[in-house]
Amino acid sequence: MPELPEVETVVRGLRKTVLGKTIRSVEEFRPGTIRANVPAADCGSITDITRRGKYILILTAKQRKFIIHLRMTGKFIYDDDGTRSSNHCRAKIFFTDDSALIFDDVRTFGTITIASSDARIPQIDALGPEPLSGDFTASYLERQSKHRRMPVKSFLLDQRVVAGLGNIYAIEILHAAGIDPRQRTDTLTGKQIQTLVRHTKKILKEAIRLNGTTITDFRRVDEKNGSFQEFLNVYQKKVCRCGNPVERIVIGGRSTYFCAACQH
DNA sequence: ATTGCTTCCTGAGCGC
DNA sequence: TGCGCTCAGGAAGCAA
Repeated sequence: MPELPEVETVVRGLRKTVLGKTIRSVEEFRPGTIRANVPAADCGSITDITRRGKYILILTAKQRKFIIHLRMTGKFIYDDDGTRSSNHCRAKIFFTDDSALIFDDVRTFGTITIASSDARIPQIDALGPEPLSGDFTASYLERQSKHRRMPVKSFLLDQRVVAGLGNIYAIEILHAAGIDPRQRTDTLTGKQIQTLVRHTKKILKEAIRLNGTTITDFRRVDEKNGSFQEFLNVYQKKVCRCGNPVERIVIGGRSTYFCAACQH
């Protein structure tokens, strides 16, 4: 579910609530949620909370790291006295001050991996550059695009190309850039690539500023909603701002919205 | 090597 | 009210 701006919002919420707390224990309520390569107890205190693509990384004092992927419906709920429950609690991290962090996930795709802090995580090593970093440039994207024949929408969703985009932002970025989502990646012009990079950064920055997009499942750690959904131009829309109809097609099995008048 | 189809699972919303 | 159908923000695994 959550894409880069939503994950970034969660990370900022976690920093405010649990950074510095000492982990007492970790409990799993649905088998398969936690993948632990090291004992989950005795992690020590949380020293840092960061993000890479859509992954949340929690580092602890005793050389452990938690790698969390929320997938479609995962969310963290802060429980200040350890007694709160939630409808779909899959795992819970308990702290020594009796507070806890609930990992709630309706569709059960989300995972928490617990590993030694120096362990290599293949999924993270495979990620492309952060879209808001200096590594994500038009020349980089042009190199990547030249030998790809898939539709540009699928290209943007490939986490090895750029880390953190999902269905909603890929759709909105292509609309802002005026590019048809079906266009073959290797036919993108230098100018289109530049436009794509510029709008990717602009839209992601704005979405982060607005605490992400809340359609159905996404909530911040503080349980407030994001507000970027108020600024979506084509995702799940019927009419474009230009007055022409928004079309819905399927690319790579995912709903794709675009305006044929604005995107070609 | 690259692409695209299927699958994991639960719930909401819709038409009948 | 209830049934059956479609859809959902992700990505691994597999076959072609």
